[in-house]
Amino acid sequence: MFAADPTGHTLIKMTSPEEQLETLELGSAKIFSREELLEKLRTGKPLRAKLGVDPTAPDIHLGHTVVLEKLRQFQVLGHQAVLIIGDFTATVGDPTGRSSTRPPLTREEVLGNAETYTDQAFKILDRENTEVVYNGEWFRGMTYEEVLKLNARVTMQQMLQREDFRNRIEGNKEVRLHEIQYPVMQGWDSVEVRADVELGGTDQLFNILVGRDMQKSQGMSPQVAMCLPILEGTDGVRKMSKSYDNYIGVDEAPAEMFGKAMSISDDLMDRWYTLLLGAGRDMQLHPMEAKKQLAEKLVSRYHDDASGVSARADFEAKFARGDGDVQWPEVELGDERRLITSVAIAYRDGHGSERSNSDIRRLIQQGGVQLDGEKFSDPSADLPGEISGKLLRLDKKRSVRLL
RNA sequence: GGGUAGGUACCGAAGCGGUCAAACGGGGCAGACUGUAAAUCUGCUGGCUAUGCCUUCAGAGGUUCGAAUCCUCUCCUGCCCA
Repeated sequence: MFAADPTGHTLIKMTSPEEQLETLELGSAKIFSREELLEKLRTGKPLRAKLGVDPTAPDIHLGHTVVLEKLRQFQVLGHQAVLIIGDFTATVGDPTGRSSTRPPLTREEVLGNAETYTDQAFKILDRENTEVVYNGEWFRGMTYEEVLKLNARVTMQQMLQREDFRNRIEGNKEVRLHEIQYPVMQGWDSVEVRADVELGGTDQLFNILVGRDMQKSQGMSPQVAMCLPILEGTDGVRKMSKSYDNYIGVDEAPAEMFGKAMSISDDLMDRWYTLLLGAGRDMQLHPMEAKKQLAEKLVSRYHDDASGVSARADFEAKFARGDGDVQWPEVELGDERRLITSVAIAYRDGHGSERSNSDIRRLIQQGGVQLDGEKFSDPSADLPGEISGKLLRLDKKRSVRLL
């Protein structure tokens, strides 16, 4: 794809429109239209490249980075990145691809999310050269009359052409009126920020096209729609999303990030190589080695090179060699020796995970819990008196060093 | 507004007076196998001071020895009609 510019200041000098187009096209799934984009580039003026994000969840994950990296590319080429924080639209919820209505978010949640969101976005974007706007700025003060005017620009038929709504209607599921407002609002955002290009996933094509209509009706030159491929999540099937719990957040700890990346399937690995690294994988390498390299690169990108290297070393020590010289979290049990309670403490203090006793009981019965390699099977058992320094294995991926 | 079908665990969906913490499928978790991969196989999947107890089948009441199942009211949704 392209190298992230670590300093964030040395903007590359404007290259020719044709060269720029070539760079920008790389990795895009759909551009509507290429000719219009070239035309806009030829004006020589920096383009305003819009990306709207709804802070519905506090984390940016690798799926978002595909688009963010593209926006970054616009910056590198000297264009103006416009990041719209959908503080208002988030309270409505993008219905794209949804099979049910999104649960509403409160304004507080949205604003809280927005804060961590931008922080994470600037791991990729150049903060100095990004225009950040909140769409509540223009939506909050709108009158009903203005809203109606906007609505008059979109037809019911257009909405019904959307697969997600159609599916819901055919499946006798509800579609609420506020949901069909979403594309209208997103479209209006484009008018407000005078976007020349709007970026988004391929699933955003419809919403982006509404933006073109809105701009045309305001006498503006319509924005170019630039759609990027959707990244599949760790399950390899569904798109990466917080709600499917198949994501890797850019803010996640190196070890987590590395571990999650290692758990993906080989097929998915190819996809990630293409979409995240912008290059195919070396088929000469053993798949596992290729995956380790992918994981290491991702950690390096969102943390630093040293973290990438050590995440890999740590991973290899933990799982490949399986030996004891790994730095598992240390846990102090005090006088506690009851097995279930001890495991609960180990999960909580060592891995920040709350488990119910019933849950732990199951783990024990299924042989997940071991002390220095010895399995427990009786949940009512006790740990031996002397446990100091012993390794308590909780499940395949987690252990804890007892103090 | 009228008619009608519904609201069950993370999701989909059975159950229609006791044997229901609730079939089945998906998802998730664990175990085996591995490359902490995939695929496959096996088990688990409300909570607890645990051979029993507690809270759950939209909500509130009621009938009954006993209710997810019957009755009343309320809230919510689909479909048809207006």
